[in-house]
Amino acid sequence: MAAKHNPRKILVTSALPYANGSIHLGHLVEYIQTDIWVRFQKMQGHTVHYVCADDTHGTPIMLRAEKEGITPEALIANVHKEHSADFAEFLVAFDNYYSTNAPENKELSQGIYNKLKAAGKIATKTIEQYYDPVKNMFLPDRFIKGECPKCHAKDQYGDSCEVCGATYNPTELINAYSAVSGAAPIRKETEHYFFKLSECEGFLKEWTRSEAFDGKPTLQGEAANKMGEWFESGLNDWDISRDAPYFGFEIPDAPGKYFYVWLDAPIGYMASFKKLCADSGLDFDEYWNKDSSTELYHFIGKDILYFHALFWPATLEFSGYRKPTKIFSHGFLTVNGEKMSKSRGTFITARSYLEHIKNPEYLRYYYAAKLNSSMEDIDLSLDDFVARVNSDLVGKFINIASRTAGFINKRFDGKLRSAANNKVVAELKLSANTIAEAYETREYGRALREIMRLADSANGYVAEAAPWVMAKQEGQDSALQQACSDALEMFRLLTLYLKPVLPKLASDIEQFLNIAPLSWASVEDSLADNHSINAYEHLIIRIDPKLIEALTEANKENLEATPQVAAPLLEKVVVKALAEPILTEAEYISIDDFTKVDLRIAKIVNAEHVEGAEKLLKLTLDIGEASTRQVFAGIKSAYDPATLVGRLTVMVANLAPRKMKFGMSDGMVLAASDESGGPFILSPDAGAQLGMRVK
RNA sequence: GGUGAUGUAGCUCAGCUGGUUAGAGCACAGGAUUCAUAAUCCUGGGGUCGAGGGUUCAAGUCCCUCUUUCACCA
Repeated sequence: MAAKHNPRKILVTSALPYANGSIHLGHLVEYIQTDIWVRFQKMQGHTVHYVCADDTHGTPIMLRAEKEGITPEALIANVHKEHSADFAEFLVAFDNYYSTNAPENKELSQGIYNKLKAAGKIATKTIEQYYDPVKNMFLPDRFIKGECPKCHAKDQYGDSCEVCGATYNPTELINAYSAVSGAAPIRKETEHYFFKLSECEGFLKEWTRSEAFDGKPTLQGEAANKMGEWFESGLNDWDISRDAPYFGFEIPDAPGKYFYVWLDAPIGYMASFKKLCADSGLDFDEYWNKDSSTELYHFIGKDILYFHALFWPATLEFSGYRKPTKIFSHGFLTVNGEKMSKSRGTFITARSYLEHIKNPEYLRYYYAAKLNSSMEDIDLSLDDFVARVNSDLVGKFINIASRTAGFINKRFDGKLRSAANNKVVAELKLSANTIAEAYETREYGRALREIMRLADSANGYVAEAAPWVMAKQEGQDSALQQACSDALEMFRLLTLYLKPVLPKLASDIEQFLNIAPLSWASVEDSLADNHSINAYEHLIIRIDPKLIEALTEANKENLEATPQVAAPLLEKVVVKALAEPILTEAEYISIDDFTKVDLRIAKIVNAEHVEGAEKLLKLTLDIGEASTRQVFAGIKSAYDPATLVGRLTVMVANLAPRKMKFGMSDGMVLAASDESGGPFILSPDAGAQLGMRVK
């Protein structure tokens, strides 16, 4: 591969995870893919820097912090700690994992803005936007809900309907309401700042079809096609400002205006690297100057191609920086062939995987076996995962050491003979370039297929040599020692090939083989005559399928804590109702009996755990009276208080107040339950206002 | 709705610019072996390559229509 430097100087990034949630198995596809590539390049002897950061700005972070009663800074600090731990345990080895809410990022973002402005690429325009009159803030589309204008599904977002798939403007929603306060939003004018993307079309058309220094396209073919589609519909200017209140960086010459999170997020790549430079003495400019001859690669998901292949290169171009060498986008993760789902227990967080399955390298191996250079989605088939890991890693790969090391240790005091003349060893070495090429081009599946083919050859060699036969024959000692040494040399080579994927296991094996850390150049080495290995101990254990069951079960329980999908629950209730007649005629009540019960729409303005109570949550409910009601509800088992705040439900308003151990309970919240699940609290349809009578 | 992808053995996937009887791993069946974490080796069964039409001497591979699943629509 023709590189401008030798060794090459490479800066690699993965997309910045949003600091609003936990890392899950879908995220990990990207970080594992990137980390394998980085480790491979480092093994090649290149100079590689891998940086990333939490993406910390925007309305959702601001609102979540508010809901949790902490500052956004405290929220993102907590999340940063959690994310860092998850990545470290999955052996994703960033050289720096930073935050977009950092001084370097503020400086770079404002600097880039100023340069874009000087280049005449910034414009202002007065636009009309939805505004929440209760909360006193402008509302992003995602925070406006209402009835779909096409299919009339309730509670749809402002940009598209999840039921019928229609897209529209928030203005078209029927009975729109703010997802923040529940109030009806009003239209309000505001001045916004725009990046004149429309003027960048010529540059972008050329760039998206350009080639990198190695003659390979900057974008994958599918990605370039996708760009073509966007060019056809024409590029609009990009709205890069948001009004206060907003958690982010203020625009230098525009008080009360903040950079839209997507402006400063990719700049976070630069900021993270800048911090790395300050800590390690690297030269930032060498990597980011307009004419830099270093390489810059962004690994991203296909969903954010738009930002990375249009906005980002244009931003860099017109603020005087270098552009990415290549952008590598990957597909999404499905589990068992379907979208990750909380109800099926396949929405699995990184933490939950670690708690149940423990070994992160199983997942790294499985993802690698599935990954290629395209944007296709990849499937985590849980049955296949167990079969593949157990068969490939334990049955084929580790088995080679497991079946031969015993002879070396017991019969030859751990001493080896040189494997220089073995034909299978030579065959293994011959594949080094093929495998390297596959890693380089992100065809990890191809690399692993080749490696497993070689592992099969190694096992075939052992079966043919039959050391256990020689062990029983007189005068076959040296042949026995030779055969086992040869097999262990094959094992060393396979370990080297697998090292980008399985760094921890490789390091354990290096210890067992008593050798220095393997690099790609170690292909040419071999275990020498009289080299001593250490005693063999099991290096990896098989995955017990029961662990997978426990994992999905555990993640199903999470669903009941935060119900999000109404349909299956509803179905359950209906089926139950039909199956079981509710009462006999003698037990009917009159309409008058019913109207005695004063049911009201209540807004949950606060929800919290009650110290010492196993089942109760303390709810503060607003039904439009002068003061709020305090109610204790036995729903702790199914709800996280944070997810309740802000939603509407139904309460019995005229139930006699009752003194409970933890205080007065002034009313009752309605919820459904039976032995199959629950409790599930009720929600009114959109449009219901707090205080309304239910009758 | 528009656009880009996608649909190959029971499962998970390879099949490059069209060219011999469509491949692998797992699973399954039979045999061998017992060094090894019920690991390994050999043999075998199993596919009208989403459907239909077309181009071609020749199509899983190119074109058209329909259809499945996924994503994006700033």
